[in-house]
Amino acid sequence: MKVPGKLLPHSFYEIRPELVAPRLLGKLLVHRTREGLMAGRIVEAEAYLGPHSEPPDPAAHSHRGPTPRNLVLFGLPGHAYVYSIYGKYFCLNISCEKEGHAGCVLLRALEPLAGLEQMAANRGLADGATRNNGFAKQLTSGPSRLCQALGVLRTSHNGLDVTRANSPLQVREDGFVIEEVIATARIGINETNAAVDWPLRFAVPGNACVSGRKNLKGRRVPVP
DNA sequence: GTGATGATCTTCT
DNA sequence: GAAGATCATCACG
Repeated sequence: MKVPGKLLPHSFYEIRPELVAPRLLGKLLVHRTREGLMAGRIVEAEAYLGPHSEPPDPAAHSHRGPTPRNLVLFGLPGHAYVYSIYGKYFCLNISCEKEGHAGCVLLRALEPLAGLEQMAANRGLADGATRNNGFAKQLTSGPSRLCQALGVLRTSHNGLDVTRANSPLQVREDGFVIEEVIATARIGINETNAAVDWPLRFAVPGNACVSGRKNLKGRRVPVP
């Protein structure tokens, strides 16, 4: 299958993550594998600010400075940061800002567009017979769900440059335009964390594949 | 449909 | 040794 759209350049990621996250909505996440091409439109993302930001973001992995795990975040923008969580899952981030400034964007949900069969197989979901309206949402509505669906692993994908033409993991744009997004507090941030209320989670209004059970209680804002 | 709980392991202190 | 940017499952209304 032909790879849709065109690559986003490095400069797209070279700015503050709270600007990159809403602008990533509507873009395509593409994974080319031996089994075929899988792609989805990004419908939900969260910004995590680097330790240099003012005020710093205590919820960010990079908050306490570089470690072996988060080293990718301190490198060049536009690189995948994949980490494992709760023993059994992975989350996918894209590094932002210039080298040394460790901001990033967590991809939280996709609307699946291509390779749905492979995604269902990767997620261990039954195919065909049990398929219904909620099928797409089951595939990729959640940060670890989308990693599982696309087959994104820390060992093979951490540190990949998503702006390179020869990278198996890419972010592309196909002309789809989003004018307004919903901004809410991030998910899973502890109450003892000073950043608990910061509106750094962004989602496409009304999209069925956005994660979470509750309605989005957030402000509708234009894409910056 | 909503809320609570357990599974499970990597990373850093 | 403790915590964690999660998910699936179960009980309840």
